[in-house]
Amino acid sequence: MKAAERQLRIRHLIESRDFIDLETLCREFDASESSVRRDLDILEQEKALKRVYGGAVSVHPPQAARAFDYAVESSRLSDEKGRIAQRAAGLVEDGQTVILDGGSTVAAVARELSSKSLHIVTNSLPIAESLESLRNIELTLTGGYFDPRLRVMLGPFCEQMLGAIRADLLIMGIGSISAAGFSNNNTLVVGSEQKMLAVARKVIIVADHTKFGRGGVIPVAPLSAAHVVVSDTGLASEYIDLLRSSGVEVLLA
Amino acid sequence: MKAAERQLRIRHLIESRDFIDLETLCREFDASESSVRRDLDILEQEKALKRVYGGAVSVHPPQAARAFDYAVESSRLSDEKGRIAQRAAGLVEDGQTVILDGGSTVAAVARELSSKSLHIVTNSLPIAESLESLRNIELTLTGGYFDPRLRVMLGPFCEQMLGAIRADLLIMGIGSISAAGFSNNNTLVVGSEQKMLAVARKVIIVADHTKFGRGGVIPVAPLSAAHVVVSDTGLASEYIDLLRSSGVEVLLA
DNA sequence: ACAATATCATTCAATTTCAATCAACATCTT
DNA sequence: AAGATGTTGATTGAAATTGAATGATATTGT
Repeated sequence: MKAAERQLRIRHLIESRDFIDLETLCREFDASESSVRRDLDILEQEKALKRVYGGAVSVHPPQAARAFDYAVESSRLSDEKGRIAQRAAGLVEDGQTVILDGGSTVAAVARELSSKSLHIVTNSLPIAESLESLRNIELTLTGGYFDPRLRVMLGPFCEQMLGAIRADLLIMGIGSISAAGFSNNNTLVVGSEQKMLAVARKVIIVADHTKFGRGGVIPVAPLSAAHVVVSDTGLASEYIDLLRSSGVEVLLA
Repeated sequence: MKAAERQLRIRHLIESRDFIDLETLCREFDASESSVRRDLDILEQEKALKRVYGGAVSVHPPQAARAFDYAVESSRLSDEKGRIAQRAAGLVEDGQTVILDGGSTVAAVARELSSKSLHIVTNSLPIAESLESLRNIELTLTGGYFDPRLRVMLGPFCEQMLGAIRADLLIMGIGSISAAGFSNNNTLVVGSEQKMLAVARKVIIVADHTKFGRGGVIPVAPLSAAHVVVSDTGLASEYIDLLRSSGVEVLLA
């Protein structure tokens, strides 16, 4: 991809997002760090954005005006969850209707989706908060009883609403995975997750390797309910084989 | 997550919440206490918030959520809103199921309810955020299409969910009040509000005096739909008489 | 008032990001 | 075709950020 095209697209991305990190840009354009840095330098000279440690911020932060004179920044993210999230987000295509359930891994996926044009349905308040200001994402919440600990909406109203929709894709976290299938520890959560599974055409499960082997209290679904499982490289081959023999595609990030 | 992004999102969160505790922020961003503290330091220098023991508070103390339809309020009006909110909150009794619709005046009422034991049903994200951590309040959200400007859930799913419940009390803000009744400017909002009116046994309307006399585009309900209207002392006696002759109790704060 | 608990500011090693440099490659010119 | 020019991606040491640990300070409950 040519520099001019990259810069044009960065301009566009920064419009719909208040912040972009360098790593995301490199991945998005399949370009080297150096090239993206040069692009950001140029765009900053053109006053199209402001460079900060770790990426760049919009020059017109919607509400948060007059702030970035001191802006100094950084971060680290790339733990297993981040890598899993990136891998899973790569499976999502523009224009799809995607259900996201609660859980921190799925929340990480949500953050990776911010550059796509999607219709998102979720019962998670943190995910809603992280997506609500993105103009390229249409957001629908399930409603229901609000669990203050998990910060998700659950219960009959949530399930009824889920039952009334159809989605192209479900991205779900899970409490535990064993030969017996997927399981979880919270009755209400299980109810919602089963509804989500029922109305989604394709199911992606995100779960780091620590979720495997331990048995959850309440079964959610058999392994074959998933089409894709995204995990990390620490996953024992025993479980990889188990999943594949159930017809599940396994991706390791 | 990069520091710049965290800080942007903290700015965003503090607008709707008045207070955020450190632990919530750490969990939300999957960042260490140290990092969040540094973020708060920077944001305080930038006057975006004020650090307090245990977290941070908004720099505009009683700044409610953004307005429902009409954005900017003078400080005098805000003061009136606070008094209206206190008066309205005084009408709520422990143990009731209360529907709160969106809008800045209702959000102010929500904050006054924090010491009561209630079941709250709302379609407003700012209200949900301000009540979610209170242990004495059971919170249910309506679900539905999320309107990013008003930060409320609306549409068919919202109305269907409202249709399935019964509430002791509805506290509702309104765009405008005239002899013709209550009205508003947003079709989806009106649909939800009519559902709320249908399922609540008692209806309290909160509206400062500027809402009177101007005609909204879309009618919501006749004046007689309300049981109580709480307004401020600037309300012309003409409207007080009008409401009372429709069988509405009028309280001025 | 006191002890128990929670939060805070500071420090430091590990990690991440940065800017500068350079060789390889592509594109354009003559 | 050869040379000039500009772009790219990798490398490197420097600078900045992060998370954990520590002791100090503030708040809470009795």
